[in-house]
Amino acid sequence: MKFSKATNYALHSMLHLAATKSNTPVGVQVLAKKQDISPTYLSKILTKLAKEGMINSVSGANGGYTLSHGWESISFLDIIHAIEGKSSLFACYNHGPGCPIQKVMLNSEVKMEEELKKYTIADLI
Amino acid sequence: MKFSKATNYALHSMLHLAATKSNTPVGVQVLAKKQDISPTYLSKILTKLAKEGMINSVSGANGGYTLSHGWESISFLDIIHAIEGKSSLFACYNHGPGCPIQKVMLNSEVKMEEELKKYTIADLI
DNA sequence: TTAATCACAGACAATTAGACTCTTTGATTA
DNA sequence: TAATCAAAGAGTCTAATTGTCTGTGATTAA
Ligand code: SF4
Ligand code: SF4
Repeated sequence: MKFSKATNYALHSMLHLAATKSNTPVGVQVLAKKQDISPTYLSKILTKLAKEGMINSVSGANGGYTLSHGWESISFLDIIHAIEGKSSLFACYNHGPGCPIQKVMLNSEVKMEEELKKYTIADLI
Repeated sequence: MKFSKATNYALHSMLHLAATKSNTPVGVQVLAKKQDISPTYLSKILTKLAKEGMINSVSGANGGYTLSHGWESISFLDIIHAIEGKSSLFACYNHGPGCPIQKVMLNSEVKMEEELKKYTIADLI
C-alpha cells in the first residue's frame, strides 16, 4: 500500500513543466537530472503521460516535452491514474456489491480521489 | 498502490469474530477455511492483530481467538494500520514540510483515513 | 547530406515486496 | 501423557517495481 516512485516522478515532472512557463520543449535529460534518476526510465513514465494527452512530445534536436493544451485542468488524480491505473485499491474477489466491507473500503477510496481531483498542478505555481 | 490481501484477510477475520457472538475462542483453522487460505499464513496476520490488542489469543486445546474488550470501537483504520503499518502512502524523500505536492498528497490521504476511522466492524453486523 | 540530438520501443536485469510454506516450540486442556 | 492449539522463524515462490541497454526513427543544425 504505497504510491509508486513513478507517480512521484510524474508529479514532479509535471510540476517542473508547469513552473517553467515556456513553450520551448524541456528534454527528458533535464527532468531526469533534476530528480536524480535515469533519463530512460523517466522517458517511459513521460510517455505514459503523453499517451494520455497530458503532455506533448517533440522529437529531434531541441525536442522534449511541453504541456498540452488545457493542462491547467489536469488534476492530481488524472496524473496518478495515468501512472497507477484506475483499478480500485481494495481488491475483493467480487462477492457482490452488497458486501459491507467492500462498501466501506470503496467509499473511503472515493473520498481520497475526490480530494485528488480538486487539485491541479496549476494550483501549485 | 493496492491494499494487500493480508488486509482483506484481517478484515474478514474480524468480521467473522464479531458476527459469531460467542465468548468461546474461534480457531485459526475455522477462520482460514472460511476464507480458503492457509491456516499458518492467517495465523501470522492474526498475531499482528493480537499484538495490537485487538484480539486475544488462547493457546491449547479449544483455543483460538476472541475479540478483545472494547472491540466495538476498533475502526477499519485501526485494522488496516495494524497490517499495513502507519507510514504515509506517499513516499517523498523529505524535502521539507512546505512542499506543495506533499501537501496535496498527504491531505488526500487524510481524507481517506478519516472515513476509515468512522467505521467499525461493529457497524457491519 | 551528414551528424548530432532528441523521443520511443522492446528486451532484458535487478531489486523489492507480497504471499505464502515448513517446521519447531511452548502453552493449555482433556 | 497425548492431542490441540497459537507463535515464531526460516525459507520459498511469485509478481511488481524499478530500473538498464540497445536500437530505431524523427527533427534540426551545420
Ligand atoms: S469485501 Fe465483500 S465483496 Fe470483497 S471479498 Fe470480502 S466479502 Fe467479498
Ligand atoms: S513531494 Fe515535495 S517533499 Fe516530497 S519529494 Fe517531492 S519536492 Fe520533496
